[in-house]
Amino acid sequence: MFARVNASPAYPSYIPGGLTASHAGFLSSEFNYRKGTEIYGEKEPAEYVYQVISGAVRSYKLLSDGRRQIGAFHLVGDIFGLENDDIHRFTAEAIVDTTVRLFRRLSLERVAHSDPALARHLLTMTTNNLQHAEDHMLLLGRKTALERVAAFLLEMDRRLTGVGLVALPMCRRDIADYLGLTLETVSRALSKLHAYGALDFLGSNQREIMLVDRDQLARLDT
Amino acid sequence: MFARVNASPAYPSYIPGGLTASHAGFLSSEFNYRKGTEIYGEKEPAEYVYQVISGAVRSYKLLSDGRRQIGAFHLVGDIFGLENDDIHRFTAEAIVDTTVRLFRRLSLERVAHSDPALARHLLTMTTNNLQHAEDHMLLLGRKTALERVAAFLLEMDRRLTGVGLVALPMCRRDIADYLGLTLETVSRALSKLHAYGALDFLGSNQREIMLVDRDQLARLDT
DNA sequence: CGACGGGTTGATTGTCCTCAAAGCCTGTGG
DNA sequence: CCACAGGCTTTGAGGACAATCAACCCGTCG
Repeated sequence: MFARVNASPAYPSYIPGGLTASHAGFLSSEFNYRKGTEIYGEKEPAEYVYQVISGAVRSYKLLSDGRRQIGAFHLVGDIFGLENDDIHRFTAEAIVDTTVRLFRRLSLERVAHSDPALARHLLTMTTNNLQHAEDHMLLLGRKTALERVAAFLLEMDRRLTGVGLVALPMCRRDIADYLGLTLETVSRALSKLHAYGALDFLGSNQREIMLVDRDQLARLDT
Repeated sequence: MFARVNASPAYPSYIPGGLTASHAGFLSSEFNYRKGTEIYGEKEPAEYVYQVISGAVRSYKLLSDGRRQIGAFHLVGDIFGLENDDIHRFTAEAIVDTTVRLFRRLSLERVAHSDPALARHLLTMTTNNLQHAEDHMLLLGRKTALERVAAFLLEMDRRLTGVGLVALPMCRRDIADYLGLTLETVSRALSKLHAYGALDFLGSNQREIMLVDRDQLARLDT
């Protein structure tokens, strides 16, 4: 069932920003990945562009000794794997069981060639990625552990629901590798924020977090 | 003499990648900035795109308490200040006395609208910025001080001359704010690399550095 | 039940930061 | 021509924050 191509759906597949895949004339298909499986590897040819239909994905780079930096998490609706050269610059893995829609990169480029709206849209997505990376450099280079974790929670809240109730799909180690910390430091920071009354833990696992005092978190985020 | 617009030059102004400003039909002018002066500020409207003719520029973000993260150094030939939305996301300052060529952003966009080659070229530049930011996230999140400094020297060598003789335009504090370190840690790392025999200092100031053992530096860079 | 993955917490270590002092070079002004 | 101030860099001493090492808890699943 998993990691198998499904038939192209009849309904239009929306790319955020108002374009539809069917309108633009692509074929698209869906694919399922089990938790922990690789979607593509760093330096592999970039044949497809992906959109998360359900689940969540991490994009990361590795150093030769195994140190890992996660550059981004991709949540429902997000496009990822868009490269302007032919090679993926990250490894992408499903964090949980995940369904993605695939677009053939060459088709996208072909259509974008004659469709300025799509071309502009692709540029906008690249620009958004750039902006995220720029902000993340500031976090990684200059923020304390507590500030990083607070910023992370606010980012996830904004991107998941925005209502102050965050159901994290990723484990502490993933968060740590995203924030340039260790999992213990992330855990300690969360405990400290809990002690401060900035958040509460809800579920039986510790991944459902209620942001009780977002102002306090925002103040920490500087 | 400084900070004054000069007449548009008669010779074609090359944008790296083979386009010429005159061919594309832009007006361009040159501007001089003294060492330490601001070229544009974060969140200012992005009216111009810039190319370094001589000198060097730092692009940075600040936290409210003054912590600074330099996202990139712009060296001779580099284009900077290219934004796809209307707002600059960094502050740009001349590191030394610097001459830049200005292109009106709106003209670029207008021309790009009917010139696919230019449009593709602008996208390539944005992609290069993205790639640099992605690599820098790995450095900031996961590399040690020594590895960061080694990587920095190799980057500067590659971008300045590639011959192993690096004349740094920036001070230790700038390097530190680029690498997410303090200036003392940068200085200590350079001393250590010197003791290891990986580099030599040449000039009377400590900014001319000979990369004696690039393999050793590359090994540190992981 | 028992193994395992995930999470928290404690003790200790280590890397890098902070604070401080001193050296060097440049430029300036007497 | 020399004295001196200021910017930049190096180096040292001590401290702090996050990493490491380790123990333990909890829930899930075979």
